[in-house]
Amino acid sequence: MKNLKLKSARAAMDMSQQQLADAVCVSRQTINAIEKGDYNPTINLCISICKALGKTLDELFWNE
Amino acid sequence: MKNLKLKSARAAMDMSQQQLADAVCVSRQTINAIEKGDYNPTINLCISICKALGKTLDELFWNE
DNA sequence: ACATTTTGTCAAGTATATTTTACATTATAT
DNA sequence: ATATAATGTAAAATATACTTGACAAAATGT
Repeated sequence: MKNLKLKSARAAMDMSQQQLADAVCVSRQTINAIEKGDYNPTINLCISICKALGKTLDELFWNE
Repeated sequence: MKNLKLKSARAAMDMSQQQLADAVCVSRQTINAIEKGDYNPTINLCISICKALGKTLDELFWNE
């Protein structure tokens, strides 16, 4: 399932997938795949993404 | 760094590493390594662990 | 309409999470 | 003191997260 919370948090920071990828030191394809929802990132990457976007794990990666 | 929040949440449920491993379908060594803190589990495994222990991601895997 | 940036996607390779087997140590109970 | 359960740790194999390079489609700006 798509991660729309991530997508909208990124939009709120006015960052492209590429900019977020650079900020957390992964490839753009990795960010794209996470937003698209077809895979399973590591917790350290999730934490880096949260910090780059000013959110917590529960806000971006916890459902219900 | 060790994950003591995980270790104590597991203790609070009176589960062994083996029992938690079975509950989330991984090996005991994987649980042990996560508690010991020397690696980087996937977010789906973290979420499974949280659900098995009645906690959220922020409660078990977010620092500060 | 054109140029440029952003996003979606694919295939092949590399890095690393996780498993399996195995053994030693520490705790708990009888 | 002895048995049993629980934990710590290690090496080799397997599964999968992530990269690199590349191309097309969609969005945005002029």
